[in-house]
Amino acid sequence: MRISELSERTGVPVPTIKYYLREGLLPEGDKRTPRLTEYDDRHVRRLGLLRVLRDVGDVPVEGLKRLVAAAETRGTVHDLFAVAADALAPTPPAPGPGRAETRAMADAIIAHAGWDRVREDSVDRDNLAATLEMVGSFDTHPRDPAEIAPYVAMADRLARHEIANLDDHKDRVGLLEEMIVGQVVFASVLTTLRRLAEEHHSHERFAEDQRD
Amino acid sequence: MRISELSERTGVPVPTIKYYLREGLLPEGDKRTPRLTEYDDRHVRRLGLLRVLRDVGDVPVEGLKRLVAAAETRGTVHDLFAVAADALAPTPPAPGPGRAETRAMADAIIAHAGWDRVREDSVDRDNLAATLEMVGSFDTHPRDPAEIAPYVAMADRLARHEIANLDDHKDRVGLLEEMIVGQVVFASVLTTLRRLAEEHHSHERFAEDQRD
DNA sequence: ACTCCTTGGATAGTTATACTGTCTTCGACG
DNA sequence: CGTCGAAGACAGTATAACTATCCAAGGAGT
Repeated sequence: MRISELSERTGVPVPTIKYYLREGLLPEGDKRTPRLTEYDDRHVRRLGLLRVLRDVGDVPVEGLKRLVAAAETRGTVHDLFAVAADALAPTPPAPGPGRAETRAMADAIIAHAGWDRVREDSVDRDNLAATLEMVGSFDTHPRDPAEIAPYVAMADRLARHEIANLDDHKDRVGLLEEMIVGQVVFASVLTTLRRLAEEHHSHERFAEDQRD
Repeated sequence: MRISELSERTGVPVPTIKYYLREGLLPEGDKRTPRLTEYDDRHVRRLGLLRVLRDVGDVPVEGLKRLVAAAETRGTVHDLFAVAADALAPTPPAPGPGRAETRAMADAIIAHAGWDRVREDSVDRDNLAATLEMVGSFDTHPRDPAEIAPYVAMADRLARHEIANLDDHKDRVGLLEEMIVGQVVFASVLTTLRRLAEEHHSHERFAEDQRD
């Protein structure tokens, strides 16, 4: 199919497709002649994936590039997932004062959760530390590990559930896609559900509460 | 204190403070004379709150404005929380074809969860529908309610936990702040923890898996 | 009283991200 | 055999969130 058909089938404008091609997010089509390139279902699929990640997951184009590069990772599927996790994680902000402590706290949280398969140099160790650091400077929440425990437990269940539910018939890139889409989509869904649940549950405690 | 001191104490540059003042995110200081305005701890605190929401929660300035407006809501604390939830929620994207169905599905999910205190016109009903719609167009995930059930359960626990943990000694705005910071910070923490947990748990299943 | 510094206030400029539009050439298809 | 659309290069736009400049004037230190 030509680029215009690819555009119609995916709803992505032609200029945007060209942009993604330039950025290397979309593989080149089959160049039959210098003036005619043939795109196929893999392009339709990839474009769909890119749009879900951008629209639902707010993954920046930079992150998509990292993800595309990560898909090339050799080794086990576990290795692949680890590299993809780093690609999907935001780049940690520069450390401020107190990062050493929060990094230690982050490591402690991970160790306490029993997540001993997490690489020492996982980007998310720093991301966790950075969040703790930023929140720490805002007095209200002293953030001790105990307060975070329920979230660790949730994350653990979530991850187990998602890993267990992956379709075993797929190839490595298929698994990667399913993992990524699940992570990104359900993050969004969970955030929304949580706000909804909070609205509901606040009724119990605060429906009559008129305090100043 | 003067604006320069406010800046030093919070780490927020003076021009940014001016910007927030213009946008109405920060209340005006006490204007002693036309050339001297006095800021106090409330400003320090508010600025800290704004920075946490922006840096950790990626809340857009537009959302911060809605939140500031929401804080004026009269009525019960429950009403206040509901309005704030809408302020914090992203504005739902324009409905595409199929939105009617996904909206019905969203309503069904909420009803099935037993969240009968959620307003009919909560913005998040549409957000949930919009997400389902976008994902629906990406073939892989047919998204039936059963698949979402675990997430509903998680959201429910999370919300109960957070509502229950709010400090009862605070005034309405204090409660609101605690709720918002908790929501935003723990959303970020949970996302990071989930990626970490997934890296750990993928080991069990995929450490040996070399598939193509 | 005299500088010199800083503030408040207005307005304009900057950076980053993610597209979107225009232009040109030229081959493909009817 | 003429015109329509594709490819490719490159420039332009939109938005968000700041950031910088300018100016007049009040205040602080001497």
